[in-house]
Amino acid sequence: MESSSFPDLNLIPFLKLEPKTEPDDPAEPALGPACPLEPAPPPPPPPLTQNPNPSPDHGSLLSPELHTPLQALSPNPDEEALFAEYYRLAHLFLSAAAAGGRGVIVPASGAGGGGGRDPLSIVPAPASGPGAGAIVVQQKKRKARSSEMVRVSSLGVRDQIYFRDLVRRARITYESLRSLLIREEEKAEALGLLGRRTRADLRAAALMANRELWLNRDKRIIGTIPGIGVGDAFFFRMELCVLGLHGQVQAGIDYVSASRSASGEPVATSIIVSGGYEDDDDKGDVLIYTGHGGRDQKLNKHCVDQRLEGGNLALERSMAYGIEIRVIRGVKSDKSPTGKIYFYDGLYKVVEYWFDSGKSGFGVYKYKMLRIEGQEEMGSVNLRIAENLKVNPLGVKPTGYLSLDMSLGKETFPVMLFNDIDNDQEPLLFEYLPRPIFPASALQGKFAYGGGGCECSTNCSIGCFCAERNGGEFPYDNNGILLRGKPLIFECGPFCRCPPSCPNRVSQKGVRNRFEVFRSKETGWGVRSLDVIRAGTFVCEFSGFVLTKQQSDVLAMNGESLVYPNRFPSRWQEWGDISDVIPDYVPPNFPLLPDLGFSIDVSRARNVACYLSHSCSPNVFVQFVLFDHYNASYPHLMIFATENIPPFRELSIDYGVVDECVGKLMLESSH
DNA sequence: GACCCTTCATGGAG
DNA sequence: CCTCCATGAAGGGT
Repeated sequence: MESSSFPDLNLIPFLKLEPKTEPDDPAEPALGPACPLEPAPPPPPPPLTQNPNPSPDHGSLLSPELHTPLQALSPNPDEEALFAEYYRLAHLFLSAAAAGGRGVIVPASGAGGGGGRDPLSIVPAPASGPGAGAIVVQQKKRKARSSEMVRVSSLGVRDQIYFRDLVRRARITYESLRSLLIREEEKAEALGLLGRRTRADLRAAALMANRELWLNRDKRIIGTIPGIGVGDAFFFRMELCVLGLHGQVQAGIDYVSASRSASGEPVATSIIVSGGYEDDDDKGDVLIYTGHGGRDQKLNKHCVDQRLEGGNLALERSMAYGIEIRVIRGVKSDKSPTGKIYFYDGLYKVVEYWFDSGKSGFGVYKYKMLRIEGQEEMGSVNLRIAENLKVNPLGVKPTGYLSLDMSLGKETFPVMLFNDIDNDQEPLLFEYLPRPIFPASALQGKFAYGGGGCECSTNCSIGCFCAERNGGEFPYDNNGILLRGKPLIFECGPFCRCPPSCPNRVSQKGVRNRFEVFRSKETGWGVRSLDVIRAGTFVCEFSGFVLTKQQSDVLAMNGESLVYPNRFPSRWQEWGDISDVIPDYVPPNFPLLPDLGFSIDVSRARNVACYLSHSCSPNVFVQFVLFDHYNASYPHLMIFATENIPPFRELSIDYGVVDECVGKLMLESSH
């Protein structure tokens, strides 16, 4: 290729940013505003990366707009009120219908045209037709994506945490909305009011779009998206759009179009490899990617030659300019509601392209892409390794395993112990205790709190004793995913009549994933999973000998290793929070938690949870749960995922340690 | 800006 | 399990 005839990369108005120099300011908290350990007013943006060429047009890439899409909105109060009203009405209609009414929610457009302004509306209608009963989101017109191309150079630790939290918040909002919409439809369906299910993944995105909550639309980012790391896992294509990782709903190649690019040529930004094209040849680091087009709409067969246009041309141009491209792989998995998990696998460059005859006999463009070296391992690769490891651990890693099940069969799934960096075998010295042991005094007479359990002969349903005990709604969805964090959750217990299959029995069933306690240079002992853990799923319980406050005080003086439940920040508040979209979506009345004075002694017996590392930007959190006894002063410390956690990624929790960003809970600090 | 067109989704039915 | 198919929405192209 005569790449020398192409304009230099600098002609493309990418904004090159210098890495921020970490200000070692001891007066500032180590994490500054990026680490909100306690509820605080919205943090000011962290110090920005230096922009060498400030200009009124570009400004800093990390301008306030980019930093604060969640806060910097100017919410329209009318619209907020409208939306709140919408939800109030939706519930009214559903409950009216439950009481024998005929109220149905239909799209505004189907109810007489007009009213294009309103994002939503509800009208009573006969319960018939395919659209009946669905909660429909009418989308507002919005500005097109920006065509200003920028590249983000390496961010400081603080900025990384800031953007990570920003992305996590958007993802929680998205997933919580999706889940809420599904539940609302299930209610309508149970009442026989729903004609057909709609696409909750699309509607959740639409709700966020109406509130300008999609990220990274004001710049077209080439390369790494702040807050999204190599290996991150996603379950819906639409979520990739919401985050700005890949802006095409279905198309595999995302690019800045020629007409909008400063150089007049298209530039590719990201591709998705999903196994849909028969001529792809995916070897991981080396990828032969097929261009788009030339296929019959119905069958996925090629029927005409592809042409060098659109995304195909963009890939060719990106090769000519040497521009890196984000690669996302769609991997088949039965762990995903869509049957696919999308992994962000990092940056690649196109090194070669050619026109070839495809397997169907028609011409296709092929692009040889090489993965840029020095990046984290790919999520899709880790998934494969982990699958093999589960089947044949010693075949995959002949050395390093100290135990294939350090729980000795006490957990529902084996917990492996791995160390390939030093001779430390410490976890083997402790008795493995899968469940906490409560002091008898704490449980005296507390088993049948609130009149015992429910009387349900089958799985519990709305309105039953246990639902009421949880404030009128069940804490989990049908897949056992926690809907929203609460101060305290009541699962069904031994005093309930409902069967073990009741969806209100989740964390009591114990570990559902294959975990590995492993040794690392950075965090000492840590925990990782061989399974993909979906956000909101139960991870494990924090076990040990539970001590009363009096016992804790005594043992603390002896220097024992105690974990204090009340020191965990209330991270449960973040999970299920949709206040960015529905400001006054009030949670049902929760039971309030009394002050927790107890502690857990892990100096003699412990479980996998004890090896979780600390982080101020954690991927798991503590949720208090009661089920086997109902003494609210001694809840179980159940741990749930707040992000999708890919295989081999270290699990981390916020212990409430303020003096250290990423460090280990100082359990053995006395040594 | 209004269409039209394409697109490695998705969920359900068969 | 697979294949079909209706529905769907973003964004490029005209």
